[in-house]
Amino acid sequence: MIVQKPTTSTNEPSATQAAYTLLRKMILTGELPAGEKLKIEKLRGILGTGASPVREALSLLTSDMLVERIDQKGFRAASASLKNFREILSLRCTMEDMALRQSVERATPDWEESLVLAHHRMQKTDRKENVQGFEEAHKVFHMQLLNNADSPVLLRFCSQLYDLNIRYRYLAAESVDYRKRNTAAEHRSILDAALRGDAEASAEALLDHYKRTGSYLEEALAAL
Amino acid sequence: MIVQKPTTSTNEPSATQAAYTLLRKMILTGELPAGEKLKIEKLRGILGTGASPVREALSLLTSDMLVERIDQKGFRAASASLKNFREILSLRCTMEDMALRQSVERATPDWEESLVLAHHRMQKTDRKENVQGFEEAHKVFHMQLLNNADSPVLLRFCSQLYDLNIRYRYLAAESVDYRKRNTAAEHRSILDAALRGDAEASAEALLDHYKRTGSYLEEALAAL
DNA sequence: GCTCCAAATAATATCGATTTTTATTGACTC
DNA sequence: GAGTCAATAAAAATCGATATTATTTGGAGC
Repeated sequence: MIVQKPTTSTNEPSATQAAYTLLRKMILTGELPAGEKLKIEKLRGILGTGASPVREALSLLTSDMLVERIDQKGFRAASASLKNFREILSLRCTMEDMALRQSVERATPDWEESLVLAHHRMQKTDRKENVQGFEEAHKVFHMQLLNNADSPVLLRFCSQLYDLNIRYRYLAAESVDYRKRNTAAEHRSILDAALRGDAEASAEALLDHYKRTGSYLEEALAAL
Repeated sequence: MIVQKPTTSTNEPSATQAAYTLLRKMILTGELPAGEKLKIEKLRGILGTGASPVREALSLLTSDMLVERIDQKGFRAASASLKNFREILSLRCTMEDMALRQSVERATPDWEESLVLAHHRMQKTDRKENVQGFEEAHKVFHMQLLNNADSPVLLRFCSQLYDLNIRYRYLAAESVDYRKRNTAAEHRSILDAALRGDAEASAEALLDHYKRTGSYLEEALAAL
């Protein structure tokens, strides 16, 4: 028998967890620029916490390839380059292709419903008004597409690569003109193919979506 | 001629680094069994260091998926299961296939020489006399095969998956009888194909090697 | 016997201070 | 000037102690 715990205690995350979440966001959005030295004392100030949680959060962020650690020389935000961007894009294409096919082939009503829901929420969020919110909903939708694949390690890789890619989206944010594109239609066609259980078509639509975005970003990132 | 890095013995590694290396080995070899709770105090005793380096090393090990961290409930060695083993094997096959093809297609004399060298060193090490040494040489050989692929993130994934797989090799160590196999011949045919620049044949030989090993281990791991 | 709750215990997480290492500066030599 | 080296400054790494949180234990009531 399952007994629900009272959970009276405040569910505040630990200082490490809070630091991890905030630093992660700061790196993804570019508030902490790629390649920047991450000094413990400075971050201590920003986060209002001791050195231990900061160090531990930074160590955890190396898992995500968002922070590089050099023994006895501290931490720095992972560097960005056009080459890295291309590698990420290429790997995403092969790995998400794999994951999406598995996911669609194992379709269940529950999964389909959660997918429709994620899509709806993303649709409802206006990118211009609320970039942060849109980016979150966008990630949820894309990960939900893959989520039905029974392969935790693969999904972890995909999630990591997604985040690494997002950083480049923020990097290129100013110069990219999203108005020229119809991403909504692209998302719709991925969703439709997935919902009718067509793994081949959904994978094709997904990769097309990524490659289009890739070309778009490529211009903006040429400076790197 | 390729010269191995002389390991810069002038400066000893930090306590964190030392803890990381040792804990990593202990988890890979099963000295710290899969799923086991990793108590800071206990590890402090083993490593003869403070709590901070231990915590930091454990945080770094989550990068490698060798340690799981649950906020405010500490760390534990990553759990092992037959399902996980199969997933690792499957992912390795697709990702190393990709990496090896890239690597072979970009072949250079330097790379070929380093490959021959890595193979020779592995050959020279007797598995029965020196398991630890053989495992190291074996990893160097396999990673060297892929090393010429110009894709750092892919190589990182392959290295991670390799280590996760090694753990299962140690788990199954007692019950598997390697005498029934001729892994030397398999390694040789991968090497030969790679050296003559035949990406297709080398990839095929590599995957065959992994699948054979997989079938072997599968029996031994049935208990999981 | 079973559940619920509170005290006691054990472990994690965090802090502040100290030690160790790296980076920088500036005088000195060639 | 360029290079070397010691002294200084800055930062990272580590320690020991404390605060916080989870887990266990031991009744009291039903």
